Amino acid sequence: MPTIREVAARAGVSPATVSRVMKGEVRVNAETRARVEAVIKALGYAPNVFARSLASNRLNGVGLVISHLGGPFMGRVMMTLEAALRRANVSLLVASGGGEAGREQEAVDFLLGRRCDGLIVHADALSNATLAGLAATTPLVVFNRRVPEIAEHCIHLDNECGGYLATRHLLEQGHRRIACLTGPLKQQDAAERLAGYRRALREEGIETDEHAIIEGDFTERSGEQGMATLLAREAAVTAVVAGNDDMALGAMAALRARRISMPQTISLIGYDDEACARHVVPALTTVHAPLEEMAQAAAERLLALIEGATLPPSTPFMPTLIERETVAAPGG
Amino acid sequence: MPTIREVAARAGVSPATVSRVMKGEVRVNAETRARVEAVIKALGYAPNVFARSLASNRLNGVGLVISHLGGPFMGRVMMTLEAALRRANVSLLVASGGGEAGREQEAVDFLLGRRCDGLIVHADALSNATLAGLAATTPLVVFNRRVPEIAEHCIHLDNECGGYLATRHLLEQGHRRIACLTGPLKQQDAAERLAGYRRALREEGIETDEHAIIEGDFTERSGEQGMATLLAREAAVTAVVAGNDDMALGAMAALRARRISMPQTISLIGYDDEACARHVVPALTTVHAPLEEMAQAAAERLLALIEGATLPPSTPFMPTLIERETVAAPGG
DNA sequence: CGTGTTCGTGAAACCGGTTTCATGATGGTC
DNA sequence: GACCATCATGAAACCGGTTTCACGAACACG
Repeated sequence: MPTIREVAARAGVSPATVSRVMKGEVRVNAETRARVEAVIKALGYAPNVFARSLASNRLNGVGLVISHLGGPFMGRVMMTLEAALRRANVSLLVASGGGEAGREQEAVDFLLGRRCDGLIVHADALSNATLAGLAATTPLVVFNRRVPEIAEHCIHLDNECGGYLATRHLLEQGHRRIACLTGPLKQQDAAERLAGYRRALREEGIETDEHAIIEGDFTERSGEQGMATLLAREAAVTAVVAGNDDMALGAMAALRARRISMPQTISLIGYDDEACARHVVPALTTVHAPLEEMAQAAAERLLALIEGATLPPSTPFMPTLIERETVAAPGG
Repeated sequence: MPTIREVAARAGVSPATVSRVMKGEVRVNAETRARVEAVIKALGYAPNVFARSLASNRLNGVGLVISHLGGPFMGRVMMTLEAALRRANVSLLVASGGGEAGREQEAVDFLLGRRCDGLIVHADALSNATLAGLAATTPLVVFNRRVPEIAEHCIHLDNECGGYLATRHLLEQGHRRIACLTGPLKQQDAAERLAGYRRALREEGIETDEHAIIEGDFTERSGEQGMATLLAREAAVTAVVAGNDDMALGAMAALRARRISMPQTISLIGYDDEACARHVVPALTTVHAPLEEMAQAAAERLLALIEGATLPPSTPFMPTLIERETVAAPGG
């Protein structure tokens, strides 16, 4: 491993000049530069990243905090993030928190202790206040979540629109009695999706039946239970919008168990477009988030923040409806 | 950010002593240690990782090279890896290669350029020779793949056993005409699974019908096509073992399209136990790999290798059969 | 031709740890 | 009491870059 001083010696210049050449500074004589570059090439010199980090106080790396590494979309997100960052020659450190506030905080601290230049946080358990505090001390991008205090640090999906799209689609098929199986309403995304559902009904002049709104917790089981509750009611429903695909899957199981045909008797829409949604039978109509675009935006925003830029808040990303086989006209 | 010299000054000792206290060396007077520790605590001193890395020439971090970050199990694997490494206070850098040899090599080089202390490689495209070469220069663990030249660096699944288990299970149900939809046979795992299939049949004294072995490429589409080919044959088959779950899913689609009942007319077994396998209807019987255990072993092995240990080759990990709903007795 | 810029470069300080080596103190042995 | 081993500690070198500052040369201007 040649050092900068060896290169300097061979090229007959000082280490300072080599350093200048390495970072492509302008204030170097073309001839000198050529000479130095030749030596660099000949020796296969590559700067020691530790020394560089120490001197410049920059890791050239960012941290990614993820609650649920095992979750259904993290792969898609990480893939894009990693590619975008590597293009900028920035490395990606990953730490997971398992959805518990304590462990997520540990993950943040770990990454900060590694002197990451910035953080991308995709976490449920960390509070808004914590995140806002974090944003004050380090370049930060919050992924898939809107923290009002630090809107300019957030990359998020328009969940209200997603809920609206799903409900609207059912409405357009002629459904009038539409239930909603929501996620935990203390969670922002679940609440927003529900708001979109309400708006769609309202626009159509349909009074929402509050008993047709059942709060679950985004798990398959809660979807199954919610659907069971729905089916036990007097007032029959012809369509259901689920808080996410997992809940939709649960709902499908409940329907199947009762031999209720889908979409003929009941139509169903999920949310997230997980891999399973395509494979299930009938294939699940669902709401798709442009995760790759969002990840790309997150990477770009973080890099800009690290450079010291101040940016306006990002506009929310728009979900789209993926039509498959679980929706039909009522009584169809 | 206090430095080690400030701590030293306040404690009335030299930086060397503080350094010794920090790393818990024994040769420090208990009283001195207590004094230094008090100051460390009071100042909230944390060593600068850059300086530490520079001086010790150690990143205290390892790199993970992954072909397909978006793949179905990476989440489970990364989760365990990350947890195990963080416990050892080692950070995890991630780089992806997208399944192309060139880009995987770039990922390796990138990580090596970051001076990772070691590498965990989960890659298809890199050749055995490349990996063997890599192992010679840096602590390396190859995940989910067996490279004979460097067996002691590999954590792998006994795919032959998996293929055997699946086939054996069908045999036990009474099937005699069992087809096999394999992955690309130039890939080791696919070939091994097939070998297990053959062994199971052989043990039962059944001559393998070579036309019932159809090579695909692990994609859903190839599973569908393979199944179509099978169904077009004269010689009917009562069961199929698929190279992986994706192919099984394709096969299911082909059966569904032809209204062939499953498992009544044809039984089917997948491999990998992807998330979908549980959700599909009927739920897919499949072969499950202990990925978490494997990831744990990979992390431990890499840390040991970094410490300079020489280890015997790891014994292969054993897959298990997950019985669900796609297998029944023939004609059942 | 004197003065003020600009340019290219080098010397040296600096980043903040780790590690080697030397030193003095202490304690045990004969 | 002399000698040697052990222990605790500090001084200083070292890791390998970056960056500041100074300086000489070249050039522009009046």
